[in-house]
Amino acid sequence: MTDWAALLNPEQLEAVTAPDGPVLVLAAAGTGKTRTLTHRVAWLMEQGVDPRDILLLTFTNRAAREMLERAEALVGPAIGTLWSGTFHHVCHRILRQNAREAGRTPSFTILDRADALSLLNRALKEVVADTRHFPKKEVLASLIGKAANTEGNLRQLAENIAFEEAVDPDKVLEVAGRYAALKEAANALDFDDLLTFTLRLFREHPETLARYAHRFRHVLVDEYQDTNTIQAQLVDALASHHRNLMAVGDDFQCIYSWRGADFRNIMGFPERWPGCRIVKLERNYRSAPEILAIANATIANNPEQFQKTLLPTLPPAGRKPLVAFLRDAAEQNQMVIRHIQRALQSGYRPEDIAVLYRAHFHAMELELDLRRLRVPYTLTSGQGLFESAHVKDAVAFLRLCSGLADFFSLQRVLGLLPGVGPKTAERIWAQLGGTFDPARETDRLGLAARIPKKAQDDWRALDGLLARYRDEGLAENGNRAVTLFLEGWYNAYLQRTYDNAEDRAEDLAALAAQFRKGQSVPEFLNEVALMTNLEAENAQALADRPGVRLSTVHQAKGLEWPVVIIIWCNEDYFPSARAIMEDLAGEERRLFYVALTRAKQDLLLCVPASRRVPGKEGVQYLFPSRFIKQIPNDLVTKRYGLY
DNA sequence: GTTGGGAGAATTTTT
DNA sequence: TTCTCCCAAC
Repeated sequence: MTDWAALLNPEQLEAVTAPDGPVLVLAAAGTGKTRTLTHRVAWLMEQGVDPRDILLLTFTNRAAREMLERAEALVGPAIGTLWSGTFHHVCHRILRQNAREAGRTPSFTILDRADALSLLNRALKEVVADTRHFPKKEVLASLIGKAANTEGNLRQLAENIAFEEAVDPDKVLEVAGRYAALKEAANALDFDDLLTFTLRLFREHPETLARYAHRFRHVLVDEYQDTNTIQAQLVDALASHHRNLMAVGDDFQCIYSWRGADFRNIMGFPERWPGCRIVKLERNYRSAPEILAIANATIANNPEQFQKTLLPTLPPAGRKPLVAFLRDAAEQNQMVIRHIQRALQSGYRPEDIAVLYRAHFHAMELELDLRRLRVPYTLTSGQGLFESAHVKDAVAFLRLCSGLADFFSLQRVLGLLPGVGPKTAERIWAQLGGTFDPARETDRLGLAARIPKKAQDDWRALDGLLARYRDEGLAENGNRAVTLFLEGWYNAYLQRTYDNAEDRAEDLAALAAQFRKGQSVPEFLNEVALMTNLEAENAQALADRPGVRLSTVHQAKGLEWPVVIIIWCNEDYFPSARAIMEDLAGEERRLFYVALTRAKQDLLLCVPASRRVPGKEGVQYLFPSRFIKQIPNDLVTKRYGLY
């Protein structure tokens, strides 16, 4: 028997060993949230619960993986049979098992953001004659997505938005309807559909829901504050039979409301689950008291939150967080670099240091200077590996190879050929009868016969690769399949098309490395749309890439560093201009709070006074962020100019 | 129908 | 600065 009391503090212990029934764990930043969840899994297993009957839901791929790794360290390989993953992953899995009831065939495709946008654009052009006087596809997408994620009324949302020109809400509805029809015709689902279709499946087929609800004796949810209406209902449904639900979250850290997340879900939990046990984790094991003090002061300005206070457990660091007022971006960069160098001199490693910012492009200037001065750094860019054109090309080709071709992948591959564009691809797909499987000789001959003359040579090469894929059994060797595509044809295409062909070829090598041991190509293809750039950085790769970490605050959630530097603490930057316009300062403050609480010992906040606007004359003058001004004077050290 | 050039816009956060 | 859209020439 494990001595749980020796491993955990009293509140953690209470949560971990809670008896059956609903439990809400309010876990402030750095209070051992992940530790509590993973120990809960281990404790349940020690009580004799089969891991196959446990469902563990997270929001990001990284959190899912970390959770699994840490639980495995506790209980060993038996953990492999636990159901765990992001909401999207788990819904995806359920939908594959019940595709027909949900209104698709089992081989349905998941549209990533770009595919979804282009399909929506098509719907838009079909419905609206003059698209110049109509919201653009991105705006429509966010409108439709918001309606889906909040179960909101699209018509009302469209009416409420103050467009410069009058927009007919009926037209918006019509576009949305057309978009849904196109997805159905293509046997495809977008990200939001994964959630909404699963919920609808549960509602329309109670017997299907019952199968899962009976199976999952325990449901555990991480980051509950970030659930949207749909996700909260999915959780409620899945836990409805055994009523063993543990939701862990921190309303202070709800930073995804643009995706429909509503921290009121966590506030409403006790009403939806009457008699639930509530455990508060407030003892912080991460940050020095000086850092917790400004975090507490910052969040106190959000009146609508559950007030709770981070209690320090670490000894004082001996210095307050530093706020540096700088002249401009150049001086800010100098400050950052000097601070990094000082930290390195006092014994920190580059990996102990992170620079955080609100939006990816805020890091551009700093990146140049770091490179120039040869300070090692790693940056997770906004453009994900799986969103880049060349990686999508390779993935599309793998779809053709493995008989999982859909319209999108065929169009993508054919579009690479000279003289073939969207229309030709569409025509060929129709002539093939909306299916293509290279295992059937007739399909391959039929496709080859329809390729225009100009593209025949290229197609012969690709067709040869299709044959080799089959003959060499590459369905079980995705790594080799990608390499073959690159070397057999695509590299030549890259070189005649792009000036950065080498970089792109390297990305394909990275793609090839993504195949896990024993993972077949079809398995990989099923989930590839749900992978993100962070997925590309598995824990090992991250540890192997040393250097100062540059990251957005969103991507830094759940992580920690001894030294944290936050740049561009200015109005219109942090909080962002858009958030101010849309009156989302509360959310931005929570985001700022997340940024502050990443720091363990040393925190630097940079406030430049101006910025050169790229491409324009002169400078833009900046005001210090309201979040800086609201910090009580005695909690920070202020400095004007460089060290 | 495709492709390339050129002008123009824009640039949050994630599954 | 990089992507995106639009238009005109093959």
